Amino acid sequence: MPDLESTTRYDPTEVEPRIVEKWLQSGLFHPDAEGTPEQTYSIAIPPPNVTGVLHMGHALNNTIQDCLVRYHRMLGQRTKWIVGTDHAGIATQAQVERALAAEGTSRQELGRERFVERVWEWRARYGGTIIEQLKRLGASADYDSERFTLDDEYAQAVLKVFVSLYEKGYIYRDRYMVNWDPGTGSAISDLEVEQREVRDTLYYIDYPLASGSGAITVATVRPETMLADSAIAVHPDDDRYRRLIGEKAILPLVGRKLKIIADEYVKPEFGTGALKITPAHDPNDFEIGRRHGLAQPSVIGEDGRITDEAPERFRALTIAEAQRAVVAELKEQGLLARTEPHEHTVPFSHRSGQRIEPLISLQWFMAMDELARPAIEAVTSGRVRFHPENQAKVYLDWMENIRPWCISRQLWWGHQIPVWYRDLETYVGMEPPRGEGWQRDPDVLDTWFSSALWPFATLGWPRDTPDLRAFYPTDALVTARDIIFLWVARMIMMGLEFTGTEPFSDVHITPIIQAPDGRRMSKSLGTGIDPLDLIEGGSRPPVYGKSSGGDSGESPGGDPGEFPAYGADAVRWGLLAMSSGQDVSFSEDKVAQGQQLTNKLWNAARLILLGVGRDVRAAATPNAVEDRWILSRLARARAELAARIDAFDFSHAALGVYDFIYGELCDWYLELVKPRLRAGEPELAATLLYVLTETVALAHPLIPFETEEIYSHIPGTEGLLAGRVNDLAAAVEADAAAEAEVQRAIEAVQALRSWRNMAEVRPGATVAARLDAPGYDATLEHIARLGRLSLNGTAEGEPVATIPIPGGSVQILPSAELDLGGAQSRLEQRRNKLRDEIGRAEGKLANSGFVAKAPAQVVQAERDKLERLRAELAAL
RNA sequence: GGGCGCGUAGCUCAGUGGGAGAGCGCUCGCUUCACACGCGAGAGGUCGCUGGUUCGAGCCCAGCCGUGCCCACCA
Repeated sequence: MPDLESTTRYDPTEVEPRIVEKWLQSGLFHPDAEGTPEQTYSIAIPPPNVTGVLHMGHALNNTIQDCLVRYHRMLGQRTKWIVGTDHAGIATQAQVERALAAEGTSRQELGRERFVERVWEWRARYGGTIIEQLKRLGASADYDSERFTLDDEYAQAVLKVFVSLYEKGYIYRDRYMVNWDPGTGSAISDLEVEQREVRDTLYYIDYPLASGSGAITVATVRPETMLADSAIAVHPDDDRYRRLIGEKAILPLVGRKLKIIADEYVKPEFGTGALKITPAHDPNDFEIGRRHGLAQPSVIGEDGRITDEAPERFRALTIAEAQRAVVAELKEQGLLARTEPHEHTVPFSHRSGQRIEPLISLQWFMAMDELARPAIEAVTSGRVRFHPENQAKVYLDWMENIRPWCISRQLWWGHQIPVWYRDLETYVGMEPPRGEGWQRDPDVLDTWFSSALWPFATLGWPRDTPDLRAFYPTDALVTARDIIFLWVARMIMMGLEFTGTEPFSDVHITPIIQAPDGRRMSKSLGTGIDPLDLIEGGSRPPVYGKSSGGDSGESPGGDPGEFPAYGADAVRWGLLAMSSGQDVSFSEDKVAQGQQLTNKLWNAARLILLGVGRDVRAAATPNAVEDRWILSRLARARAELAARIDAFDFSHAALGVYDFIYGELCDWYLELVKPRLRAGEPELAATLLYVLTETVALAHPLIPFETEEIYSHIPGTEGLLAGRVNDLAAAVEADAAAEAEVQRAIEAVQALRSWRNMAEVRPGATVAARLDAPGYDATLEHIARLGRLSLNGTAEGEPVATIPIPGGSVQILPSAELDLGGAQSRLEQRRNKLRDEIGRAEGKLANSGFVAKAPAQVVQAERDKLERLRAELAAL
């Protein structure tokens, strides 16, 4: 426990680990399964990969969720944040395979059973990393019921869903064109493919006509696939080729005859206007082939080598070798008309980074149309709301054009498909079939298949559990937009299909945090920051030079190659503050601002706690106008924060809390009450404790650690702030009169300070003055003290300066302290500025259109302003 | 090709029709008994460009320029 007296700097590294332990031991994050989903509040975390380590996206996403969860918990709702990890088929398998390679072995050598055991061992040892990091961030999730998408119970849910959808006919097996990823040796879904710009060579190849009279020239970037050509297509209206439709051409190197067909797909202006058709190795050709009933010879196998369907001399070559061989032979035969460079987009695997090989393969698919229909309706009806709203359009566009989902993966780590084969028989079920000779399908399901069940499978579905009854459907889902299709859409579809309700009502799409130069944050680019390095201090990547602005060079204190230990609260506040818009650049300044806030709050707490006795108890007992003012401002801050959290507007929520603590509590209230605090006024002490308690309660969802720590120092508090239920019914209400009165005083003090600076009055000097304005009775002493005036009501004499304040002016009287001689140029500057503004206001009021059409209130405000400016100029 | 954003102070960003703001950086002043990683006061913006609507535009409309992301089967 830090000694308040001596700890003038808030030290998160001492406080935070201690508070984490308190929270975890309290059991506060593990709610009993009671109440109805309407009464409770629940969020299912987007399960991080079990291989994952916390990155900035996780940090932001989980800060937002924690903010929501803590806020609702303090409203008194039974709150559950479902937490766990995803088995992440490809990523995890790849990780363990790398480890095996380092040991000089491989998964093939181990065999499937032993390999899967090894992955479980790996998970037991390393799989908890990200969960521990979430705890360090302050995430108040239900760690006591951590879930894993490959747990036995979860697996039952997955199998049941598969079997059910199979029985409905939605899941089926088909030979179809898939995205084959040679890197992982598996098919992958459309969503795991990314298009990249590539510079290729476009080869123009002559295909001799069977009639012997000339040739038809086609253009292709994949000459090796010609070995699997089954037709040539031209546009039906293309006059150059119309006469050739129905004729045949000879496929070079192979000798097969190819029919020349007409298809609207062909773009006459591209290449030669003649397209070679390779149904087995190109998605478009596949469709054209189906339309025309063409054969689908396949010359590239799943091993990325040329198959036996190609002429013998090409067999077993790799794709690159085959391309070289084909091109060389074409050249030799004089059939390569020409080549040209060609830029186009090409599919690559998001998983392995390798170029996708489109080929026809026997895979499991899920038909999506029937599932999509109610999921579309869920959003158009408003039962599921996106924040920001325009993301709903992205979702709907995709859902309305949804295509079948390839769900089988040629991996070992995952949910093995519950299908068994025996000769021509197929058995689908949750349990293996009886009898001998059955072989189970070796493939596993796409990881996203199991993730799609996350909100209900984690609560025990398909069993009817108390957790499910209490917490499902969940309330909010917080995620980034890159997995709207992969995950969010599929959860809505599965939730509706299997539970009959939407799995959540609100989807908050977080911004994506970019590196300061606008690029993605990524380890390989060197643009990634480990949030733990910000929290606990750690290495600063070179692209994050110390402080973006200025050219001060020297960084006072600390290694420029290291981040200071900002603490989790500062990182959380900074991330929230920077999270407006759909893409944001990471701003270390915002984290630093968060650190300032924690330090400011810490010192405010010291002032209060060290200034009042240990026997005082918090109570709102206002004894002066400033007390009523701060209580009113607090009420407004609370209402604003609630509205902003309800609207998922976290950046304004964070900035609003900052403004309240900094701009109102510290800058004004604490300064105003200092004399009374020293005088030991008991009502003030109680009010200060009340304000401090309510302030830490207000800020707790954003900066939970420090507020929890301060709360423990407040006399009379019991238990944890995280578990405190805010008694909103007993809260003090806004007091507009007090707010107006103190606001005038603030503006008067600011005007006085500004004048003193401008007139170069010695800072410590107290200046004789006379107040000439009504409405300052309750704040006169404050104005005198903070403006350093000697306000003698009966003082006579000609003023040497008149300072306008709301409602009137302060007249400065001559005294030995004053020498206005040196300030003439600054005064003249001010006069010029006033003349400019007066000119502008006069112009506006001289405009008859303005006076006639603008609302009377606006016109009057302009007149008042003009009067004020004239008065100030006259007084200077 | 379609869609969604963004362009406001040196930097990062607020600001959806009536006096251009915050944090950092910069300047000046202050060892004021919570905080010098502090306090007070300032300087600094033709609000990307061009038109339009309006008494009035950073804000609404159209076009353009720049920039980021998502979706899409042009060999």
